[in-house]
Amino acid sequence: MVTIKDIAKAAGVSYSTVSKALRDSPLVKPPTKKKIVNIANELGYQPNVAARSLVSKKSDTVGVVWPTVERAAHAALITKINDQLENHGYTTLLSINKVEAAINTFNRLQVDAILMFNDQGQDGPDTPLPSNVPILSYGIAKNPLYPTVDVNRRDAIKLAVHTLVDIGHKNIAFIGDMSQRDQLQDEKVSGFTEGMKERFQEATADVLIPASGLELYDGYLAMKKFLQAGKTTTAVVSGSYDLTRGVIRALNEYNLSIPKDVSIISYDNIPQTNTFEVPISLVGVPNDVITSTITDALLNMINKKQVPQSIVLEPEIKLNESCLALE
Amino acid sequence: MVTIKDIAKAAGVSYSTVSKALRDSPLVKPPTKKKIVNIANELGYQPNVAARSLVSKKSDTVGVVWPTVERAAHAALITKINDQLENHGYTTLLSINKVEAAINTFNRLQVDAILMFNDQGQDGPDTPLPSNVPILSYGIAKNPLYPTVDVNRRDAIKLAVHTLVDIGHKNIAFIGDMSQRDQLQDEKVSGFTEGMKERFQEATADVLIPASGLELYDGYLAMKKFLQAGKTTTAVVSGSYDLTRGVIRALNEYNLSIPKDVSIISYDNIPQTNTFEVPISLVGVPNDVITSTITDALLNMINKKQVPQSIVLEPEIKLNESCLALE
DNA sequence: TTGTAGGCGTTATCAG
DNA sequence: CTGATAACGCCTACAA
Repeated sequence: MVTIKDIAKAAGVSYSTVSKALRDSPLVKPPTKKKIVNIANELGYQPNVAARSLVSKKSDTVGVVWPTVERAAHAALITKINDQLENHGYTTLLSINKVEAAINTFNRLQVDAILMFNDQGQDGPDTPLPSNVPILSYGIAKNPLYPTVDVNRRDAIKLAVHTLVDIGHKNIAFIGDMSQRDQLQDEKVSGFTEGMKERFQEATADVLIPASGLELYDGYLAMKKFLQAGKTTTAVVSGSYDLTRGVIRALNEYNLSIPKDVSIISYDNIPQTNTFEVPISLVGVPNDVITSTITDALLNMINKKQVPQSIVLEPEIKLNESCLALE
Repeated sequence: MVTIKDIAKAAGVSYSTVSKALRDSPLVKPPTKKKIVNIANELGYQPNVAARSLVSKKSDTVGVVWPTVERAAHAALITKINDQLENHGYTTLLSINKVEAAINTFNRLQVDAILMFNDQGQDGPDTPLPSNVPILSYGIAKNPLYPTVDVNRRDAIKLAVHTLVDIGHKNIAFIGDMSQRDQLQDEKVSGFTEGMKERFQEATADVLIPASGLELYDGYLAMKKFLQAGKTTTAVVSGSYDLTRGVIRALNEYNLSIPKDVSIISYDNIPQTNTFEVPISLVGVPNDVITSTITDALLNMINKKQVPQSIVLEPEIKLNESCLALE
């Protein structure tokens, strides 16, 4: 391993000068600095994080607690957060251990902050885990122990409903996972029923299309079943990206056109690459908003600035030709 | 932050004694040891990795390079490897950065070994990245720069074909992703054609069912198209778990029973929880084999033992009632 | 502008 | 068995 001492020797200066030069301190004459940097590169110098963080008490690293790799749910988020933090000079490290173990690890590693992905719908730890490092949580836990960022799913669906009603739709269906296994999915359902109730005085029976999961095939199957039963609707609000893809397939099979026969709005954190075959209107908090909120919060925590105990992000709607106004 | 010095003060011993006690050294009298350990717990002592690895040159940590969180492909593997390493006292850290950056990070962090998930089918870096830390690669790259563990997909499919032929099947179909986007999928296809060729002297036209992806719906669609065209087969070899699920749905729709009408063998690293609706015969290298091979290799590298430059794992077949012998 | 010295928390090597 | 003491690689006053 090559150390600053090696560089110092090679450059014929003292190693503290090397240290300064490498940190780009103004206390070193440009030519000396340049020479040192060159030598460092030639030698393939890698600063030793251990040594550095021992003295400086920080590691320029943030740890991400991610107990469920299996569910690729947050993959897009974490990728982006990783990039953003990198732009600020921080390195992101993930742990797929249990929350307690992961937080423990990150504490020992002296990361500068911890981002905890709250296993959506599950409840987190109920006693505040001992941590010297500030922790931010994405996704609300039953009992919020840490500053938390979350998106408002209920309002998102509600927004979709209101939008459709306001352009003349009356017969609106919601397709989603209604197994009640997942609290977050339940919120979407109630967003729908509440949204309808708010617009229609008289009680209308809610048209719910229950899917047995969140996969493409689930959406396909549920929608097909709905159509097979001879039911109709002028507009569908869909609970997730993949379900929507399934819905589209089913509609295609029945030669129903979007939006002529049915309008459609899909819940999602608006994805960077819109891979829908046809453009689809989307509701939700855009990924950019989520990620930069999280990144900002993390940086603030690192710099010991105040961070709100709870940040709830409000949805936006991106309407396009997948919605037809009825007169 | 509480250090061994704090503990020393509280226990009325020197801090070097504390260090020994905490490392469970035999050089400390049991009662003293016990007392020290107790105090450490009370104070919530967390050893400082930075300090430790600074002197001991190791961090009891292995880094995993995982540039593509998006594709949850290896989620099951990594979870298991994480557990196994933990049992050996190692902590696993993931980086989702680009390979170069990730390796760099892990070097600075002084991890004890690096596991690189080779983004299947893509080619890795072509010049050996400078690393003081030993690197193990899972999945063969174009030009293998590091010791590599991989599974033999070609032989797996071949094994399935041979098995079916040997129990009397002649009309065997293969369903898989034939878009040729992914080298690994291509290997499966050639495993099929080669397997057939080896059993049937006279050239038989290969029955290939092309799916346009690897999702459940892709399998469903492809199989349905096949059946709709009036084609038949007595046995299907499927290229992946999800495709197989789709195939089953399609067969159900056509009231074809497994195995009475069609036998089926699915490629897969045998999953821990068999979530198939009906039991399905599987070929592939069991996950346990893969993960413990990797874990062993990593531990060997850490202990500076020799590790073969290339380990290719051979498939196994788990036959069950999804295959019917024809007479 | 550069060099010297002290210390960060731990481990390891000696003396006691 | 226990206690000093010297590293480990780096940073940061402070001195030259």
